[in-house]
Amino acid sequence: MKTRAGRKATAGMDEERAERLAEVLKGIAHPLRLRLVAALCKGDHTVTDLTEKLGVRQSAVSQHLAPLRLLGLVSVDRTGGKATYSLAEPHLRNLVDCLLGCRNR
Amino acid sequence: MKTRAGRKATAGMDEERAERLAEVLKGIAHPLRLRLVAALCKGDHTVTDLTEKLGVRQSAVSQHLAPLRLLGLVSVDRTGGKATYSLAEPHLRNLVDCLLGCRNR
DNA sequence: GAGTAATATTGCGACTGTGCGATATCGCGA
DNA sequence: TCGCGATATCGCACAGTCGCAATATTACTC
Repeated sequence: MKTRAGRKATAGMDEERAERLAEVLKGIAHPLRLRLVAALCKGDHTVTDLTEKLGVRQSAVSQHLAPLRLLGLVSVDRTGGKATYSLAEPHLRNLVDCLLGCRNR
Repeated sequence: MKTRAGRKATAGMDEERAERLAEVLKGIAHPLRLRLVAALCKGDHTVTDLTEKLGVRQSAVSQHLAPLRLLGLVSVDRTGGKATYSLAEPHLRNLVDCLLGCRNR
């Protein structure tokens, strides 16, 4: 069975792929970063928004947004004094939905 | 909009939830562990199977299966001298499918 | 019971992630 | 230009993770 376009896909997990995916997973494998991503799934937010919404220090928010930015998972628009973050990787939405769909966790 | 049973669910990511989910993510956020999980998604395997299939040292396989076991993501059946591992958390299948569905990564 | 294949665990050095407070930088309005 | 709100970065101390090699443990087979 060849790996073609629209399949169950549970086939191709070669080492290279695993490495790239693991990086993304490591990126969101942190409570705060996960909450940041989940929040951004629901819409764009400024840093202040996120800080208030999640009830954590501003430096923590910035600090954890940075790796997400570097991974290309979120993007930032710095027009007008504020930094507005948005989800840059649409697949994350599926992933988060998938996680939230996990009952018992 | 209230969070009710069968929904888009992109709603409830409170801190507690994030913490538990992040633990699972950290569990699989490693190239080898991800490949182990992906392999187990396709069926049960012994440690030797996995060692050969993935081309890594036996101690590494055991070492990385351990945390997956502790997290309850995989389970082991030690009947008959061999240790046969299988996927214990069915949701992982969705997750892996979701990851493999990510084009461009 | 000895030998052996299969699996798990340990010790260690190197490296990485984390929280936190302090501080630096940026951009706007007065 | 000054001041200020908004955001990013730094330095540190601490804890956790990784790879690796060695070794321990277990459970068959004879």
